[in-house]
Amino acid sequence: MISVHLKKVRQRTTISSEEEQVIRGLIAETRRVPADKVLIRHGTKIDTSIMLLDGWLARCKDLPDGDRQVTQLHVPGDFADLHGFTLKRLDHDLATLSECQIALVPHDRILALVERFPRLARYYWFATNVDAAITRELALSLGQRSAISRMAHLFCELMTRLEVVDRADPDGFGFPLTQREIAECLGLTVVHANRTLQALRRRKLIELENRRLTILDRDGLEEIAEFDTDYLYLERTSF
Amino acid sequence: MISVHLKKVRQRTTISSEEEQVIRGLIAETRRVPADKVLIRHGTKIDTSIMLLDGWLARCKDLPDGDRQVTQLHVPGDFADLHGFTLKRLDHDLATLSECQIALVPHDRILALVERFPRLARYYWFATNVDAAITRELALSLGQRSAISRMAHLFCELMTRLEVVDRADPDGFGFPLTQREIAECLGLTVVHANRTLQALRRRKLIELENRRLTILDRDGLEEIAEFDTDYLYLERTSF
DNA sequence: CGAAGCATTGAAGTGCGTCAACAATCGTGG
DNA sequence: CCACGATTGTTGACGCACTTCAATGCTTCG
Repeated sequence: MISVHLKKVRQRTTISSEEEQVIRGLIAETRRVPADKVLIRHGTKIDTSIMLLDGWLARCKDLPDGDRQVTQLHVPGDFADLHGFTLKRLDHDLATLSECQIALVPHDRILALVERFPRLARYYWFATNVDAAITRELALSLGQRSAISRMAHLFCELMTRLEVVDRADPDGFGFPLTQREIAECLGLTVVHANRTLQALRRRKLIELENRRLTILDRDGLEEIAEFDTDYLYLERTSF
Repeated sequence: MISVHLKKVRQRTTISSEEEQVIRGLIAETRRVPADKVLIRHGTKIDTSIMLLDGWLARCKDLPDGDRQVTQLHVPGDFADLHGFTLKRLDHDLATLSECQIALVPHDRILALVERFPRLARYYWFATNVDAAITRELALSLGQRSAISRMAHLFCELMTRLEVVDRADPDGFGFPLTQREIAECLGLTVVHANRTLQALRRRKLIELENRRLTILDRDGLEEIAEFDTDYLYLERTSF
């Protein structure tokens, strides 16, 4: 199951079989976790990071009044809180949105890896920087785009990221989030997220039923989203 | 002038004199740049990163229709595009908001540093991860907070970050941004940014004149901002 | 089968945007 | 040193995207 992570790494760079073995060796344990569990609470000291092998994870930030912002959705292959390796605690919760298969990666193994394999160290540094770029794009969405454009952008991004790890179908992907959770990703209320979804349906851009998102008109969706993959840094590099 | 960067590093960890020398050796050149210049255009291949020694820099993301979001403001001591070391191009522009003193750091020097000093490598990885945490907090602001709370939050954050590098006065700091630029940081229009500023003034929380921000009631400002420094990771670590 | 969560719809309210005018300040050249 | 245009800040009137509140049906699952 770690192959989904290796696929993501190989999308960006070529790795030797020795490097592959070291990456495989990161995993101390895999675990199946039900939906709607907080895996890591913000502020808690951590000595382990989580790699997502299957399912949907979210980084959530809560406000005192109960409002919540999802600052990142994770797809399989993502090292969900690799930044916790240097930060030692998180400024957000990490929560499951569906049943998930996760891998636990002790920080001392990451430490050993980055000391022995500087090239992989730079790849993983790169990976956290791409995460940050995705968050910047979210800030752009939240600050400047309309609700419909924001939602279209989210769907375009997820489609692209899932394609990288071969978890998308040609015309869509399984998408188990509730409308409340979608709203929390987009800085909208549930009611308006619902109306915005319907606007996208009415325009024959997407369909969403039975926890599956179907993209009916990808070009149209990307146009309304002003979607451009630049910020995902999909090109290959040597590191 | 690089001492402002060393101050920021020393805030988080203790460095040996050898390490200090290596950090000083990063700088190939320092340069004075006028206000309102784009130092790095998004998408351009880069082999040098920029450290801010004095003045104000911003990371800007533009949309086709001319709308713009500032995703980060930089204060002296910040390694403004350290993430460019791994990304090799930026997904945003890097622009001066005032006259600035900057230092140019060639990527091959960063490479040499991280290979020889793994502990400093982890510090700089940490630094880019704190940057990302600041962007997450911005996403929370843009997605969930009201205009007045967002603006208060920005001022609280800048005060705190400037204090770390000793560039704040006890009751405020020099703040040369125009209201248009403030609006671009907060995802607001200029008109509403102006009215929001006046609301903060009316509540006797701040004053802003002659390019200087005075904080009249810090507790009050932090309360309206729901400000908590956790996400800035100010505590010391060993790395 | 019943309860709880989820999706949907309508009606009314509001925070922020848009448009437009004008005042204040700044920078520059004469 | 003043004149002048350009930029920045301020204000008012109006509009709209999104929120709020509330009700209703639809799933899902114990």
